[in-house]
Amino acid sequence: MEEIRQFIASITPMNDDDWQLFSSKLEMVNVKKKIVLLKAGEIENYLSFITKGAARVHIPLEENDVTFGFLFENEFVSAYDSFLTRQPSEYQTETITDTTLWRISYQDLQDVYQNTDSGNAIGRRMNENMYLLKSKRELSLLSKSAEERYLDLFTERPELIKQIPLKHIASYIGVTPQALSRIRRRIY
Amino acid sequence: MEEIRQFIASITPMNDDDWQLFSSKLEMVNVKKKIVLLKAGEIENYLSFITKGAARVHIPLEENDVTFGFLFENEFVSAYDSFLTRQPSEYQTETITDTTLWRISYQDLQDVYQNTDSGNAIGRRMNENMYLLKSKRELSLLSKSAEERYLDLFTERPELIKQIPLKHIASYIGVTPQALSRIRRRIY
DNA sequence: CGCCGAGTTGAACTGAATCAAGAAACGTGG
DNA sequence: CCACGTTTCTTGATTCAGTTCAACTCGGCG
Repeated sequence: MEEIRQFIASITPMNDDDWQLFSSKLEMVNVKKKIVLLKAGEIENYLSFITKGAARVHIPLEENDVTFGFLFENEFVSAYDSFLTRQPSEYQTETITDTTLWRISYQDLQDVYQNTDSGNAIGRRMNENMYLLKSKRELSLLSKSAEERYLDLFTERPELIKQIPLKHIASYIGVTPQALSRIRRRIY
Repeated sequence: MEEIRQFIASITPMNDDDWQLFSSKLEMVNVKKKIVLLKAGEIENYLSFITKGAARVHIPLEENDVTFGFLFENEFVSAYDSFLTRQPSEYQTETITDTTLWRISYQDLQDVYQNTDSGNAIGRRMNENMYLLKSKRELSLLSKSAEERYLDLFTERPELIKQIPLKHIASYIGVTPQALSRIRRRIY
């Protein structure tokens, strides 16, 4: 749980009382690898902080699903659109490896927002960061080639390339596994 | 200025004192059409609410620039990445038509966040909405064709198709003007 | 051991980019 | 208000990146 406090402190200070309330709402969950956390079509009820392991957010399709993100230690995993809008999620979330999560429910988070001074400040900062991530992704999708996106991923997250099946990386970059296989060959 | 209060009230209530502080920071600006509000490479210092007119956010390039969004009345225009990070903006913002803006500076907004109860709550909600918009765009870019994106735009914003040059729409959809011209011909 | 999912490779096809040229619309100054 | 020049849009021909379909290899694990 200390990781979470650290993470929050790195965004904005939170006083002890507020931390008390917030942390009382957190629930620890251990999940095996390749387990679906949220099925597409359901409403996301949790925002989960990963303290160990890794997860993936995607839209499952018969052939070649579409991957929206990989999440690792000290990051949040959630079908956050659905969490915010309370509408059925287009996305599915699942673990990649055995994973430990600390999660808070939608209602509990609303309570924290309403009853703490720092909650909204942290929430605002966190949402700003979420925005920045998506914004960067938009830029990448609109103005870079698949090959450039692969190389970017390679430099930003070298560990990811090794741990995660090529087909998932391909679907994150926005191409088929075959195309990524060829891009790879071209590069080396 | 009443539009802005309405807009904020539609997100989350703001008490009179907080509104007093916030509105005292707002500055009205009238700008002619096709005027650059923020040049790419500069640091964005304003978050601007449009009460009349329209604007565009893009990356200017020799041939075919890349468009990230069109903003109309009751929406905010800003190179928001740069505004948040205080780093030089990759994006440029400019008016499309004669436009009236109410803007707040970065420092003034931080003051509002620090000195009001409702500021962070509204900021959080606004940033959630910003996130949702970008998230929707990511989904569209990854899982739809250029033609589908054009048709989506057509149903969501019929007025836009008429008012805005095809080449800007093309660069928003992520294709060249030639390609969009052909998509159009195919459809009708 | 056998099977199955993951990755690779090939061949044919497709949507969009690029290069190029001409037509239409637009706005600005005389 | 017209004439000119510039931008915007269209159309054609060629090229290219990536898709699709298909076959084959490899490695793990049940």
